[in-house]
Amino acid sequence: MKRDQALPASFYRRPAEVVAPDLLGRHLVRELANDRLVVKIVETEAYLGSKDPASHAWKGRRTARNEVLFRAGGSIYVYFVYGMHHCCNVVTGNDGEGDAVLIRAAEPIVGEETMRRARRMRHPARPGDVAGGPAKLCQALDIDLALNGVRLGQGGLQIVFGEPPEADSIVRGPRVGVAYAGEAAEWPLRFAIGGNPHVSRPRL
DNA sequence: CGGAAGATCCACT
DNA sequence: GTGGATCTTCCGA
Repeated sequence: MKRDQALPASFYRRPAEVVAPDLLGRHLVRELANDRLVVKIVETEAYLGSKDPASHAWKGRRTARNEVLFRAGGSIYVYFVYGMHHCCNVVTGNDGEGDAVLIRAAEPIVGEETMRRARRMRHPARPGDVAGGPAKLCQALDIDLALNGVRLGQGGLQIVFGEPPEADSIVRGPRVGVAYAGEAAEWPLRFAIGGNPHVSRPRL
């Protein structure tokens, strides 16, 4: 079925603000040793590379941590924050630009039991407790720094066609947690599927 | 070489 | 609604 076909490399070679809404509804497939997990992406944020004060690629500054960001689209950029959490991005655009899309939230489709176990929760109080946040998603899907720099389709991570939503059901607003970025904090680069209960807070 | 801050989450009030 | 956990990364001195 088309919905299980990998997105082509050309999909990622576009600006982050174009790829971010287009990733909504896509299925993220995680192959583990003993499990195959599938989630539907319901929330993303675009980071506009060297011209974005909120991006790790701001001013084109390269460090050991963000090197992967400057590749051409199609790689995974994972980083570690707050001493205990990971966040997962898809690198987009062309070589040297630094564009990326942060995967903020997803809805479990296959393997929710395994995800709950990875999250150490028996009964999620609410749907979004499983993968409804960037760090929750990484914990649920066992994504950590070992996947940094891996290309989609390798390392047990792939994104397939999935079930993209109607354009008019997509909502957008300011990004989360980037108050330090001045005017850029208000750029409406956060995208979500309107009304989906797995979208993180604050609700759009 | 030190210190400050971070694309977060959870428990508690 | 607030604060604590916990540690890597980066920049300035």
